[in-house]
Amino acid sequence: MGRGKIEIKRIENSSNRQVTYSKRRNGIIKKAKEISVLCDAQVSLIIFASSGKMHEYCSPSTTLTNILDKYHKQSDKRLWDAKHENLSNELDRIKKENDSMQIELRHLKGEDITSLHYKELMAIEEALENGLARIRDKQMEYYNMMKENEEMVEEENKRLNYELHQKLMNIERGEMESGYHQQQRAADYQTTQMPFAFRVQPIQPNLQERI
Amino acid sequence: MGRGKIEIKRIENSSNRQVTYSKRRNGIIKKAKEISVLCDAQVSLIIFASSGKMHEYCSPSTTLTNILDKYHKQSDKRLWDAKHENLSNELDRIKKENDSMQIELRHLKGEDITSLHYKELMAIEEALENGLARIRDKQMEYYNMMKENEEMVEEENKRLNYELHQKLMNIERGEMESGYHQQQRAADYQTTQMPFAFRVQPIQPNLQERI
DNA sequence: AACTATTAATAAGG
DNA sequence: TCCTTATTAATAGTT
Repeated sequence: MGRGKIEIKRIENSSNRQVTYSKRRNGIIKKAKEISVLCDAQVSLIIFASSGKMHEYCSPSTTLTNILDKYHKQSDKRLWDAKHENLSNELDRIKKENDSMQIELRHLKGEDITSLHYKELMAIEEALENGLARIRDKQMEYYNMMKENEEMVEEENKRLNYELHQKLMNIERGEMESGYHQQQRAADYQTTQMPFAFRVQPIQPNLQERI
Repeated sequence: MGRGKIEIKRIENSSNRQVTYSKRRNGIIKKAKEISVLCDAQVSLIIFASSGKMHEYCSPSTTLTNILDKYHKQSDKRLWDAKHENLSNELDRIKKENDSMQIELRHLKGEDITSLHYKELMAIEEALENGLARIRDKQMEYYNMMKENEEMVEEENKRLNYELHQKLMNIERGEMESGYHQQQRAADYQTTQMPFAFRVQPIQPNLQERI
């Protein structure tokens, strides 16, 4: 219907396409209005141009929500809100997961065990024993770290005592010889001669935070 | 466009309305197809006849879900997915709950405890010890029930032995006296004279199922 | 955006 | 529902 017949295939000329879109969009929306008035129909029409711009029509007697609800009820393809459905399913799944975890937790805490069979009790007991063993291993690790740390602090103490002693000696000698060469020599000794083990080394740098 | 012009208002004649509906429905769906092909448009068209029967069209390049998602993004009216949002929020909430339970479970099983502080380890240890204590209480309960049951079975055994012995005695005596009165008397004795404790009494009727 | 020749849709009837 | 056809409506190409 126009100056010539056209094939129904994508209009390649972009501005022609745009013009035709605009005309036909008005046409189809007019048709939608007409059918809804003439025939008491409820119509929802949503059109996106390739530009992404949207136009919609919805019969005045209803709402999109309403139409989608009805759609959902009638359509076997319950896609309408695949997301909704998916969410709903996921929610159910996770709720179940939640429930079973809750039960497991309660059992591990020794709650709600009245109806358990003997074998189930044994399994829980075993799980608890395993957990306890692992926790205690970890505690032992901490204990060893603390002990190591303590030993280190003790050695550090010794070293400081030693150094202090040296300094006092130097001062005493300095008072006799009235020179500062001895002090220099002591400092040299500290960094060059002192046994490696005496240097401060953080073995577990973050230990303090965790205890 | 027809044999005569018609006013755009509800067609009162029901069968005319039905016919017009059917024709125009086809027409509008054809238009929808055409615009989507000619102009690269995405169209969703849903029509409900007054009878309640539904027809729909959706561009082949997309889905209703997709179109509704885009609709939702462009339209300020975010009406129909209050439900959706609620679900979404609940899902998030439950997922968080799930995660924390999962962590708690792992900790109780002694997993993923590398980064725990000493105090946290202590708390877990305590929880495990409490759980273990309760589980073992319950096991002890079962043990006692089993023991009780065993004792009962033993008593029952005794009773049966006693009864058997009596019957044998009766038969021996009966062979001598050739009468059945003695048997009757023995049966009387069983229900009237036998100590109460000898009767069979299920103390834990469901015990067998649970062990 | 308006015009208009032409095609497409469809109202009425069977 | 489908077919036919006279008539109106939509619109393609042009201005």
